[in-house]
Amino acid sequence: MGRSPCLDKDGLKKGPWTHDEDQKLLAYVDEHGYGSWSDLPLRAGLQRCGRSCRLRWINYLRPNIKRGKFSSEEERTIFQLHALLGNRWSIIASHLPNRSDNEIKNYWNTRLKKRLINMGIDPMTHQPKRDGSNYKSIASLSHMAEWETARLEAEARLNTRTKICDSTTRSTFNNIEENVEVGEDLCIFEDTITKDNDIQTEFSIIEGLDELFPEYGYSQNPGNYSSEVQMDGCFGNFEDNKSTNWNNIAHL
DNA sequence: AACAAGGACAACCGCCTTCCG
DNA sequence: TCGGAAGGCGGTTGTCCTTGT
Repeated sequence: MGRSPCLDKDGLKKGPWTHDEDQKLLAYVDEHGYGSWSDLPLRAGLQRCGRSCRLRWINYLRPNIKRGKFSSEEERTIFQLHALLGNRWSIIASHLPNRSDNEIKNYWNTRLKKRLINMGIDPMTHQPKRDGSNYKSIASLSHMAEWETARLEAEARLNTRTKICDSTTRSTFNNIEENVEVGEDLCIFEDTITKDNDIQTEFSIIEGLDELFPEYGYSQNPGNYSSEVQMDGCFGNFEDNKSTNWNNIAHL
């Protein structure tokens, strides 16, 4: 499957990886570890660019990589996180142990998105479609759709929270929310939260993550969440990082 | 059996961010 | 502080596979 092998202008091979290439990459990483991807092809004897090696390793060769059919639990997680975060596949992948962001992205685009569409739900906003013209206008304004997604999620979280929060936590939330109308200050979805200093908005995202994954203690590490690099590249399993020393999360 | 259309998915590309001298 | 290199991410492409006619 995939593309026919070919050589680019620099003589580097492109297209599908062969078994031999996989073995070379595996053997090299096994002996030297990964990192410095730009140097790796030369050292490993591969006629590939570093980026191609990195992609191959991350998506198919790294240890414990999970492939194949997604469980219903995994699907539910993807739905929930996509509603909350949008197309932030790397972050979504970090909550699906040993799944790659590329695989999740493909799965979403080829199956889950279509499933929502067939159910009459807009995959962008995760809400039931209105009439066709309305839908088109929303789709054409992606930032509006994202804003709406965020607003709906905030509403959902508000509803959920009233059921699940203990009194201490709830009072903390309420103190903040008294000053934040639902959907307010969600302009950050037009950009990344790392560029936005709106603490209230960031807090609302963290709340959503906290509800989905209370064991990770996002709300106890809000500052760290805002630093995406600490989440990005943290492959697969946060189980090992439950103690939430986020600064020590290793990434490639 | 032959063909067409759509699905599935590996891999590439461009852009952005981060790092480092 | 600046600029180039490298890393990382999400969008998109290209080709094989599957299904329908």
